[in-house]
Amino acid sequence: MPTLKDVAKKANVSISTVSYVINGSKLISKGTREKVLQAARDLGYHPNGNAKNLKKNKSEIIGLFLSGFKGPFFNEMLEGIQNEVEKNGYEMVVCASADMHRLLKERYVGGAIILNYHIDNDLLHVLASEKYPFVVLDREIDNPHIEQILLPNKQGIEQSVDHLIQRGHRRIGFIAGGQQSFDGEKRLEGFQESMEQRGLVVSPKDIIRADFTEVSGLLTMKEYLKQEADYPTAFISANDEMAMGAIKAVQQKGMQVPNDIAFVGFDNIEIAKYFQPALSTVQVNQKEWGAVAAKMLFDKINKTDFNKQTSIPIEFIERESS
Amino acid sequence: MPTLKDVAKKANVSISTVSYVINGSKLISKGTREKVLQAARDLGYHPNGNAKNLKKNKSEIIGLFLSGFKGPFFNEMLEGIQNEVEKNGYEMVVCASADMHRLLKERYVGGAIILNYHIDNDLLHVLASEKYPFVVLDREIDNPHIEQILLPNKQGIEQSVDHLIQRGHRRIGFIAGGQQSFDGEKRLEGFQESMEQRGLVVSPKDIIRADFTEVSGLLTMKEYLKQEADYPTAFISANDEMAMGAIKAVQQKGMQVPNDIAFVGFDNIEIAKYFQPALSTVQVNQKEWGAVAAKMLFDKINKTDFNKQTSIPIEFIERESS
DNA sequence: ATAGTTAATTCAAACGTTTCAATAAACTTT
DNA sequence: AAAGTTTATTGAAACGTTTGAATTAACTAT
Repeated sequence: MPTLKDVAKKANVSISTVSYVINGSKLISKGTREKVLQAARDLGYHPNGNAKNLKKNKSEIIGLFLSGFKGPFFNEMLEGIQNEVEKNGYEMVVCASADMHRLLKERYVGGAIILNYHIDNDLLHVLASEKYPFVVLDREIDNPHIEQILLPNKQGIEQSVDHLIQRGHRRIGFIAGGQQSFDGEKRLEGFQESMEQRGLVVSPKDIIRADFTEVSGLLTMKEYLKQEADYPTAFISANDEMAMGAIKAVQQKGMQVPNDIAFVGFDNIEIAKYFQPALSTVQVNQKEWGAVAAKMLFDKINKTDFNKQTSIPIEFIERESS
Repeated sequence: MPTLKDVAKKANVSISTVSYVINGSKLISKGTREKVLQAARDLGYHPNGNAKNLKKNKSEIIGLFLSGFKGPFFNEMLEGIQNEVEKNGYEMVVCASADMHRLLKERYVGGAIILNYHIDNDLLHVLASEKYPFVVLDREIDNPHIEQILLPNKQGIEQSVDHLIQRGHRRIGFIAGGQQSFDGEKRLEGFQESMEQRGLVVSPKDIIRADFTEVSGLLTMKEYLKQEADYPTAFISANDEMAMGAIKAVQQKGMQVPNDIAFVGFDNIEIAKYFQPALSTVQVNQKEWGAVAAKMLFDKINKTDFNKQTSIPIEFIERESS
């Protein structure tokens, strides 16, 4: 790989001159500029990003750290982030490793958006600094260099509860996901609080736990239907995948959705509307979610302070399953 | 951010000693090792990846460059790659920029898998080298440092054609995508060749062009149905999204799928089986696709030569739409 | 002609690592 | 106790950039 040095030799100028040309300084005369650019082109020169970053002590790449690549859930959020990133002349990389997090630790990126429960708060506290800010999407953390964006989980569940109550449901169950998910637990809390506020009791055995996957929803619900004699007339699920799995379990038992049991999901993933029956759910505006996260991150990076918005629009969507 | 120097000072040893400790050299005595590690921990030291890469002239990150993040299409492929990458102790980053490709040019990664039509062959030829190998998934390119993996597009289409013929169809149309897609064009060619080989004529006007999105499929088919008086009894689409769009157009016109017109897609995206009617399609084993790509890349990086497999399993899946 | 100014170019140090070569310290041999 | 060997530690250069300061060249104004 040709370096500045090679280009310099070929163009018969100093390394600094080449550097200035490459970076578009206008101190350089037109003649030299041309000469250098030509040499660079001839050699197929491209700057070495690692050297650049090392010297400048910054990286114009921002990292998005996810727990995994499963599911169509994040595609829209990615778009929201990508747009902002491009506006700022940065690049975005998406990374989903479970253990090493080398990219984060070794500071290849200039900042990060984190939606990855494998990365713990301690690590974030150690790494975050004025020059290395983060935005976290799935947790609460108290650090001056880390911004958090919380989803309106409770409002979403509240709307679902109200919808079901209005439909005449009084005994409502809840399908929770794994406890490591911050958002998931907020949804569960939101459910319990909403029910209580509306004077409805929720029996502990109507709260069942799966792990956010469709298959876990199916299996857990199957188990539940086996044990219990009487069921709630409706379930709210902490996400759409589990709701879909649970619905299949109910149908396999020969019961009707929504007639025998109604279901409401959360997230409004893409297949939700194609599912049979089409799934009622709470839509989170994911593109906006991503955009807000990115804007906040750039505020930290650039030490500006324009974007204080932290609420993400949600909307209850009524379909056939409830 | 603390550096080796800071740790060295704190532990009262030289920088080299710290470096050796951090990298687990066994030349260092137990006592010093402990002392150094303690100091590193106290300071919250993490190595600087840019400095490391610069010095070692290599990066243990591999990059996956996509044209965009749209669609659930790649999730499985990502998994296939990620698995291999982890086996090799590397990290993977996914990147989908349309213009700069800085990550690729500036060599943040130690190798790349490319499925991005925004990146042109010229750039790849300039960048690729013994130390910087690529695997391309969506094109043919002749370069000793670039490996290519071609999808069995033609076989897939052939199976679709045979299926439709067996079902009694004789006049079959084709919905092509944008011409920039290598795989898309191969599918079109495969269609034309298969039809010809089987002695069936395909009229140019039964080949319509959209751009791979669902909405383009819908609009183009709508237009087609307006102009023509008589239609093929079946269409093969270069991907599932366009097939779904086209089916909607047909249904909106009051016709039945598959009775009036049958459809076969390609890719077997996740929603294909939930669609109404469930979509017949050609499944590409994407996880394997990703795994093979990653294996080949590591072969190049490690200069081993074990994985010569380049064929990706496909399978025709018959559902309700045909 | 000389000093003063501006424009163009170069020098050299630094960023945080790695690693070869050199040194120092601690043991073995004789 | 001298020479040799092993073990542990350090010195210093290098990777490819950037950038403030220094230098040189080319003009302007006196």
